[in-house]
Amino acid sequence: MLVILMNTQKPDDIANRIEILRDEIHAHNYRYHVLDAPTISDAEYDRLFQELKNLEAEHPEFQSLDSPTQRVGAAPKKEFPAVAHSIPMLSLDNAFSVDSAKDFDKRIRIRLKTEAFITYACEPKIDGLAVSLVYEQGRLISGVTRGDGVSGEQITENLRTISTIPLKLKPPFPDVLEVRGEVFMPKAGFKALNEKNALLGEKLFVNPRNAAAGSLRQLDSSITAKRPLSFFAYGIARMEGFSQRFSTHSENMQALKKWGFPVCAENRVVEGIEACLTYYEQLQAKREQLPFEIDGVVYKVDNIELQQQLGFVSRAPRWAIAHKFAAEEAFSELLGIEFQVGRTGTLTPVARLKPVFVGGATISNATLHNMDEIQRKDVRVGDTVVVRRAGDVIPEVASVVLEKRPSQTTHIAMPKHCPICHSDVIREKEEAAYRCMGGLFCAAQQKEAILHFSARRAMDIDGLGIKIVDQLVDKKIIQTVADLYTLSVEQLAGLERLGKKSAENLVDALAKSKETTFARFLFSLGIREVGEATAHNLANHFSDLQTLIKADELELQQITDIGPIVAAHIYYFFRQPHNLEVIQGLLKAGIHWQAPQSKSVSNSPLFGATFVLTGTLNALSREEAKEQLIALGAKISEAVSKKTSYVVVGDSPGSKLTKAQSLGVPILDQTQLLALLEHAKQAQSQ
DNA sequence: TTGCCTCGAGATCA
DNA sequence: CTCGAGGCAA
Repeated sequence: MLVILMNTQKPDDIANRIEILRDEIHAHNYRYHVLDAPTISDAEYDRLFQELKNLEAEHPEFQSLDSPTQRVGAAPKKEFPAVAHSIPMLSLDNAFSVDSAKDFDKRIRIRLKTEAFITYACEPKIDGLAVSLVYEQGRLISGVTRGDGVSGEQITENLRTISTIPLKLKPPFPDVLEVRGEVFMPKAGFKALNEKNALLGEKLFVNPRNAAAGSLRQLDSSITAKRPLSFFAYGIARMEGFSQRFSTHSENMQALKKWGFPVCAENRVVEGIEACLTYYEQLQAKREQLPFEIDGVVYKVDNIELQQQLGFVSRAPRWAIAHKFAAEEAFSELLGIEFQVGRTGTLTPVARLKPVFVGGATISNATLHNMDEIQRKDVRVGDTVVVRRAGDVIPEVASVVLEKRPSQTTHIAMPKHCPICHSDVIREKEEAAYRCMGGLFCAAQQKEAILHFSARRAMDIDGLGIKIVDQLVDKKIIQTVADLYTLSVEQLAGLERLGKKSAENLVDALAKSKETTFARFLFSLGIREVGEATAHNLANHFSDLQTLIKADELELQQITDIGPIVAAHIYYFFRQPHNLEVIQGLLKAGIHWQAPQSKSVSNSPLFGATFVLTGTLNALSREEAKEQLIALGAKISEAVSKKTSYVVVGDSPGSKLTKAQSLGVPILDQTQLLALLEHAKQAQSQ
């Protein structure tokens, strides 16, 4: 009946009906998923949903991305594009004890010069994945993972399928809103999912967090749609075009609620750190009963003006801290100790444990760091030990259960000779570390050096993993990184799990790697204390390799961030005949790089970057901005495209801003531009 | 450090 | 079907 009626309707009426249905379904979704208080039966809901689906199918011209029907997932993607966050996603400082939580409060009061109680917003720290959601004109247009904090992966399609994430905001809303929050899988959903998977004979997820992470990484969002994911908003990163301003974090959260976001019901606002600690106790007591997993609580200074006064320390705000619950612990047995030989020959003791499930993962290895650590804890092979996941992830042997010590235990001693190459093991004075003196004659060091050389950030040789390197070195086919370039398809194809095709790919990858940069090459050599940053500094300072090789320690120390120790390492490296031989071999194999062009410009971090300016600039004139950018090697372009590196936004920006946001191009305000210019000039002058 | 996903390719069996 | 590599998150 309904359908027949509709077919006779005019397009305007259909569009209206679709709009009404969408709004109604959005509202029911919100009441059901966020408020947990549905006002219609499931059957009625299904009927509305079906009607909308039918209408959309009959009239594809009215299809829209923010329709609730889109939650079922879109077509599989090839990959997730990388997108820069317009505001970095910072991490939180951790407090692992009541004392360090109190220190946090003390620091704040000293900085703010106040004796008064600080008002804190307290929230559970949900164990999930942080994401950033961008809304324009009230519509969800982008959702991005945290990534390294500066840029993450765009997973908008997957996030759309999460029923508690609003696709449309409830008015009145700001023109632009960027919301930060946590995606997680509720305990009940996790259990149900695993029960279903068990029945189907599919793989089980080990914990809710990993299940959530895995679900978001699906290229096919229709799979994500079937996973019981949920979301809590915990902050506003950006808000533009809104009449109201909020002065506290808790008001922000109220506003988020009004716009339709789920906000955790356990959030509280309290006075003073003691009240925070009480909140912590209370939450810990009901941790088991909570429908989702948490690993601590977060305290945030509620007043936004105070937050701004406090500012940031490197990658974390000074005004917030995560107070973690004590790490879960479990008993295990120390089966043995293995000494791992690193790239520089350092011997690290690693505990082999009877596998034990703790903190959401099965632990069978744990580093013991060094011999001092072993002695302090008096760990012996055969002991029963307490194992936990310290900090966030790294497993550690917390202590020994002396009462359970068997009569037969083996003391742990640093071997006198390298377990791999049998060279002498020597402790350098003033150092905790013991080193194998075998240098590059030690197979372990050879392997590590080769793996480092071929790593992505180094020479980027695809397809050369640990298993292949193991075979190549063990069979004495290669010893040094230079030997890599002598490998032939025939030699490689005989190896385990490496057929003709893989061998060809690897030889291709090797050939491709010959074209590189000076900085990459220097980093690849694996000189002690020379990481990516130092390699760049060296490459910028020295015009060619020969000059660097000849440089003495004093000259090396002239370079930024290179002191006497690093200078000595570099100097020593280039005095080893063996190292020079390897370098000769590499150059002979055809490794080459472009000599830096005009030095001052190519030094600039902005070299080759493309900028687009929009809106009125008042920090400096548009001409000045252009001039400075060009002087730093950047290009200015008029139109925003995928190739644009940054869009600089002044007052009352035009459509370029919207374009930039839809393409995920990083956006700078004037302050950020000034900071970037400053930074670039400094880097250039080095 | 572990767990997860994806891809390409090798191994295995029909 | 299984494995290795590579990327990502906490």
